[in-house]
Amino acid sequence: MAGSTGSDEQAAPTIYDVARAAGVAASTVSRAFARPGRVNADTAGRIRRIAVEMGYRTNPVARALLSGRSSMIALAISDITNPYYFEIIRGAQAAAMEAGYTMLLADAQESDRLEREALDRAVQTVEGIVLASTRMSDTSIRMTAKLRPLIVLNRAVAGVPSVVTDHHHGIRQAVDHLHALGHSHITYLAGPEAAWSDGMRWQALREAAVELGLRLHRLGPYPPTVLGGVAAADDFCRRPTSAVIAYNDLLALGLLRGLSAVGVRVPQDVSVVGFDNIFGTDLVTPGLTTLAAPLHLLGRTAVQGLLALISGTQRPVDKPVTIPTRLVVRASTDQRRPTRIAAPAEQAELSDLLQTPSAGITTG
Amino acid sequence: MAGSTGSDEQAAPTIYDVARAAGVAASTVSRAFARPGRVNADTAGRIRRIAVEMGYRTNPVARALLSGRSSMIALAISDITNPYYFEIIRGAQAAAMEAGYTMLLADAQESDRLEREALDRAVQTVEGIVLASTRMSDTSIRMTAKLRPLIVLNRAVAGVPSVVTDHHHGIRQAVDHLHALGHSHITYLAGPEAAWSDGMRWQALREAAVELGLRLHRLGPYPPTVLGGVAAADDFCRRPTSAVIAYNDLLALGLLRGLSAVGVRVPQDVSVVGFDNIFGTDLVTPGLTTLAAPLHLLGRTAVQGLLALISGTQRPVDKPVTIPTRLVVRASTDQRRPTRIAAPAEQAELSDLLQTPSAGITTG
DNA sequence: GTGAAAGCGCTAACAT
DNA sequence: ATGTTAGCGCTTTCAC
Repeated sequence: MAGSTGSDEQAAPTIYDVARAAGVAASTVSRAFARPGRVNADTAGRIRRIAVEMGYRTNPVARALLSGRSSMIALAISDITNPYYFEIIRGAQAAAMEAGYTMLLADAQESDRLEREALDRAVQTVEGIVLASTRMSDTSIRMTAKLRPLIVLNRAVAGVPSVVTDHHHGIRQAVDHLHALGHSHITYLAGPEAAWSDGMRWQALREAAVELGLRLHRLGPYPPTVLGGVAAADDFCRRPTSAVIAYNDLLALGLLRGLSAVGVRVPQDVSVVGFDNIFGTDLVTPGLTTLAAPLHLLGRTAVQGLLALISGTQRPVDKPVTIPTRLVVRASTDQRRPTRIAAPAEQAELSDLLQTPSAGITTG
Repeated sequence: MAGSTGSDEQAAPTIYDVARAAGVAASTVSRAFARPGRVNADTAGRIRRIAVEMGYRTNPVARALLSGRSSMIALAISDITNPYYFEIIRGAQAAAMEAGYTMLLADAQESDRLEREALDRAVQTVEGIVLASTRMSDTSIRMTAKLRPLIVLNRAVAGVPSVVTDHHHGIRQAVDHLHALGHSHITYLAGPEAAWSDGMRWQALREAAVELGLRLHRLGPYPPTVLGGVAAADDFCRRPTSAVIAYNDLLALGLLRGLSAVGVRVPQDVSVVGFDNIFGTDLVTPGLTTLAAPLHLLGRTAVQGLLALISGTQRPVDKPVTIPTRLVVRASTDQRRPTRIAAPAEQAELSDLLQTPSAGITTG
């Protein structure tokens, strides 16, 4: 329809256009939107009506230049292809929208460099930042926190406000569950050493093991992916125990898959517990017993905290905000029975898996 | 360390600070970054060095105000909790970053209103928009396209450039596959009526059925979720066929689950084909046969097209760019055998599923 | 309660 | 090749 030359864009009306149409000064129009109380009610009404008629929208860029209020926050994520982030992103986005903020998403693709790069670019534009499972160093994080209000998710960094899940209590629930089922020897499949939560989980696990008199065994670290779990299955079969706790669900799902490939039955031969209750844990056979974190709440809490920081409502607090977890019991855990696991044979399986959609998915 | 009053932020150096330090005019500094060729090499080098020393970064907001170049694009998604978008987002983000662009993510949460709201807010800031599986009307889309360069994903809108997967060929592959396995009667589980791709798939299905002399049956529409698939299982059992093609993988996964709950075996009793090859389709038992779209490429193509539009390198083309699909054959499809499906009994199952992480996941 | 004017940091004209 | 000037659209003094 618009038979113009190239990229045909409509010139948006400015505040001056509205002011002229309403017969007032631009400053009055500005006030009518920002501080309606300080403008004559009639005038304000008229201005707003005219503004709507003209399709006027205040230019956020111009606003941001002077006031610094860009109404944008950034959410940086270590890897967007991890289902773990679904609800976190959504919770964050919901909280942001409710407050009239737009969310900028930076997927680090597991790369420290990309994460910094994306952040560098965004820092000056956004009013605040949420770092979810970041791979950056504590130092980098603190430096960024100096530039903008910042909240870290799933990690405690001294001097930077953070939101974390209650690893300690969560692990305890998982161990109690396995203990109650008669398991006395547990293997932990470790995640990336750089992951703060891996350290937390392992530590909590050791404490729980001591208290309950359980034997503990650690395998890994593995990449926190389905493929990592498949690899872990091999290792595990060489030193089997009756129960396994995996760093996260992706790893646990891979383990289930790897065990099934070599004929080890879950839960008859091994009980498996994961972390996070991500998409798919209820679809596989057997369903995965896992520690569910209220991910939506996690994202929401982080953003709300950030907005409070931005508005100055709240001063940065060093102590992490802790979100509780709950154990979701499914079919992958059961009573301990005499272990009978053969050595791995069909290694060929692995190469097949490389082509599948879940293989490359990773976690932070 | 910084014992200041409230939210302590460092004042970033401006272009004037750099200019003063370098003993040149601000415009020269600007040129040194934007058009190095038009500045004496020595001067440019000195300026850059000083800028780095001072930690100067050009303020993107100020730049955007004058030039309109915010270096940001928006990606609007109908529902971020759908694994379908994983790789799309990632491909899009990768393409954006390579070009020096930051990506703003708008999750519509299945809501037309939220989508428009988020877009309204972002339109003025971003240089262009990718609409993935949008729920907006053609009219809304065209209006937005008037404001900014825009590309639609998974939908053809007259007058707006788009990128779509080759439904026609894809469906044909799926039907050929089932046909070759001896299936002569296929049920299609329909997705949301608002979804453009649902219409496309159904149409392609009908054409293929006619050509191959197959009988076709349509059930639905269902919400394109795991839960929708569970519901579909009930309906399907009342009018069973030997093969099913679902609108998408989420629906197919739910179907597998629902069928398993009532004791219908896949693929012995029914063969099931999904769409998209999302995360998890290779983890369930049986693995889901599905039409894989190169999702990463889809996202990448859309953004690259958008950037070409923005830079003016390319004029908007009405004809959709088509991306090919390929059939991934897994265990959910097999030779046709005499159907023997009992009426549904255990309806109770459904309420259980409502609590699970995969239940609420939806698609666009 | 309203208007006038200055300026956020940058870049695009124009001038030299 | 570099400097000077003006102004993007808005908000925020400061007058009235």
